[in-house]
Amino acid sequence: MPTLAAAAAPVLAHQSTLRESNLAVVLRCVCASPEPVSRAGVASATGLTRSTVSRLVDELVAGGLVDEGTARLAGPGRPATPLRPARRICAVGLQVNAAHVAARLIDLRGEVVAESRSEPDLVGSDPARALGLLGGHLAEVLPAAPEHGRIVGAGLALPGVVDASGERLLRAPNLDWRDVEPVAGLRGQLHDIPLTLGNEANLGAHAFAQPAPGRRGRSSHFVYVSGEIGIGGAVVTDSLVQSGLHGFAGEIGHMPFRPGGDPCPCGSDGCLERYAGRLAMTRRAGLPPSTTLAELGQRAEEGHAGSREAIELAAEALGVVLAGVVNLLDVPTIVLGGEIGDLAPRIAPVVEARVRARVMAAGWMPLEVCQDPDDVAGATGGALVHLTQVVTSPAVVLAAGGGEAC
Amino acid sequence: MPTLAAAAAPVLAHQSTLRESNLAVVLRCVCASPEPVSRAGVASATGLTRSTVSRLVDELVAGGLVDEGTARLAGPGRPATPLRPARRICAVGLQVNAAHVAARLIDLRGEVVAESRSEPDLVGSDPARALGLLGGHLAEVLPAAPEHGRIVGAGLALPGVVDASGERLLRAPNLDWRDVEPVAGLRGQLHDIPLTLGNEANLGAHAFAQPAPGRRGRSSHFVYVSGEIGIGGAVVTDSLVQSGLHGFAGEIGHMPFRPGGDPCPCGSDGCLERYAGRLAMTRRAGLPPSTTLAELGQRAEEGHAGSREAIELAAEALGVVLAGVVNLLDVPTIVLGGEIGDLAPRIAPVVEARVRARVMAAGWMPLEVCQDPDDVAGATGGALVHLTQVVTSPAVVLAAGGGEAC
DNA sequence: CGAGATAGTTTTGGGACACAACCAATGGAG
DNA sequence: CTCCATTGGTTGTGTCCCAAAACTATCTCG
Repeated sequence: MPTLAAAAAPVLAHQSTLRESNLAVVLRCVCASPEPVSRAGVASATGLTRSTVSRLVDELVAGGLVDEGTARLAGPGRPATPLRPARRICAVGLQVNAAHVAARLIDLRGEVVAESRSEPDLVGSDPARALGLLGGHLAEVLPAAPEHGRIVGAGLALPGVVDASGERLLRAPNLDWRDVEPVAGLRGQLHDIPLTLGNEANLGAHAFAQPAPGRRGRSSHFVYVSGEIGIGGAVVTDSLVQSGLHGFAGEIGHMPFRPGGDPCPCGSDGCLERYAGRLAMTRRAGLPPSTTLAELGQRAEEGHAGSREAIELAAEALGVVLAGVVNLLDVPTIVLGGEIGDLAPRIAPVVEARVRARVMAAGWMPLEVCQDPDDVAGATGGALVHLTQVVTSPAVVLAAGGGEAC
Repeated sequence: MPTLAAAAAPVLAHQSTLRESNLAVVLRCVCASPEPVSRAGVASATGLTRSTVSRLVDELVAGGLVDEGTARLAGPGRPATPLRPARRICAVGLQVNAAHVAARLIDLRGEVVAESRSEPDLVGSDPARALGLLGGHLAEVLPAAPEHGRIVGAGLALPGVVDASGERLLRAPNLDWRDVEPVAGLRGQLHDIPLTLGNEANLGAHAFAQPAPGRRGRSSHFVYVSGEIGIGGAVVTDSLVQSGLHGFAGEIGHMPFRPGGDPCPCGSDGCLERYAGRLAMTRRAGLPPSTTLAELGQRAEEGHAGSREAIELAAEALGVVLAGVVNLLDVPTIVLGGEIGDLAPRIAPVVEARVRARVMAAGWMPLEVCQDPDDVAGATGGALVHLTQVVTSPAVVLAAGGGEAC
């Protein structure tokens, strides 16, 4: 059946492409399963023959991408050797935003091997100072890498616009940074580990879409709202983050809620961020700007009228804007992440009701508003992007000699 | 360099997959070029060897998907035999909306072989009557298929929500249709040609993204606005229409412009359509609802104050809403299609200025508002979807025996 | 303890592409 | 007009990769 989506451009295929593709199929199958699987299990899951799977798995084991367990999987018939993603393959996730600095080491199983973080106030900070802090956390985390391990990359999540090459931060309004290239500042700790930059919300969304390398999350089509001081966002379709032609996609905080309303530093007015961003909400509630959204929720709980009104207006604004997004993109799930996730138990039902009332196809589709519990989702996503890359193109890692120690 | 987009799931590959993939590569190369190409040209463009290309081309020629010309391509060295997409492969594009009924026959070169159309008023019409009209146009167009030709499919564009299977129209507010299955009504004319349904704006956007099968249009990332009585839309990223999880994506007409404003039959209020849809504009201008947008533009030209105001408000609304879309998705191009395209010369500069003023990354990205000149773009897209499918999976057509006459 | 079942390996075969040598046909230099 | 350089296209050989089937290994169940 012809569909609009079936038109992706094919790529030239050699025979080696075939092997690379099937290596990826096998590795993904191993990674996708939460339980260890056998060679035969991979074969029946993928449709490849047992002999082919065996050869590909041997190659992955030799390259250090897959671990063969010693215990056997019981059951009738010959017991199977369990296969799991290798622990020795790791990636680093880094995050700097106005309130967090964090470093995480995550392995190919998607497990957090080590973590180091702090909560300084970095509004209007000097990039060098922040990167110094980050370097400290990084240095704490790196030694946790397994012996003979290999760190395939590092991903740094930043609350701003990153250029397409993934090397330069163009602008981060809430940090008041412009044109920062963090690679240089971190080279000392990173040695030869490649560092890529990404927008915090985009990376958080990636982590929610694929909570472990090669594994699908609970939703494949969603819009992710990352609320901190401002509001970022990301659109995920078919488990892939839509980052746009230049990588600038996701500025949901600057979609219009009340055009002609509150002026916004972005140059526009009535932006969502002016109603549902932390700064706007605390100001409306009559609380100091350093108040966290969790505290704001607490105050509302206690009956503080200003806080209640601020939260109600924020939920209204989110509902209106997100309904527009759902109408435009047919995404049945809305994920609240970052600090605004802390308000989710309070506002999710309201947002959901508002959205449902304004969505054309609400009668034919499910709708759900949920929370991303990871409070450094950007860092998690930064590591997972590199690990997902390994699952997608295992041949690259194999060729690079998976045996290098770190 | 790891990117967010690189995570697409690989598919099991046999050796036959390899051949199918390379067949598609070769056919796409032939189709993508506006000029005839030689086997050697395909080889150098794709990276395949001349021998491999030769074998694949022979197969495509034998299957009737590619024509070998008799004239020779001049130049130094041995003259080449020119290759072109076969004329005998065709698809039918159909369209029904409130003001148009049309049928088009398009061949694998993307050329319109035959067309038949009428402009009845179908607001609140009986589906059977409209489908009867459509059947008439279809019957006029089918005999134009080349001798021994093969019609690979038919695509019907409708101004409403189509279910995921592409067989049922769930709701078309402007026609006042619900739960219509046009396949049955057209089976008489269609014989065994498979019919798929699609949203008019989605199909129009597809035609703009890929004006001929396998050929890329002037823009790969854009938002398409199809303005008729109401307003539909579509989002295209990387030359692919984003149709959403259930195929409902693109309801840009019901994104919020002034939440709390004009109530909309969709159940919401302040929707874009209430300010930039034809019905809303004519009412505001104080003209009869049957006034076309071209006429409205004419009246404004002549100094009619109501028309001017209506157009200004529509441009304002489009600017605000589209700026939000650009912020969300980082699409540098906005395409005005359908009837609202007739107003493009008048409103495009205003819309562009409004958008530019509200887009965060406007300083780092180009922005352009342009017009889709095709006034039955939905029909064109309906046919192109099927033809694009042939380019993407030529093996399917070859296996089905391309030799069947129609 | 043996039969059945399941896991994994080895062997053989076929399909597809790369490579290289070869044939074909034209334009241009002399 | 002849010859040669140049490019287009074909043919034959080798290599890579997967499928199919036969074979071995090891456990569970009766």
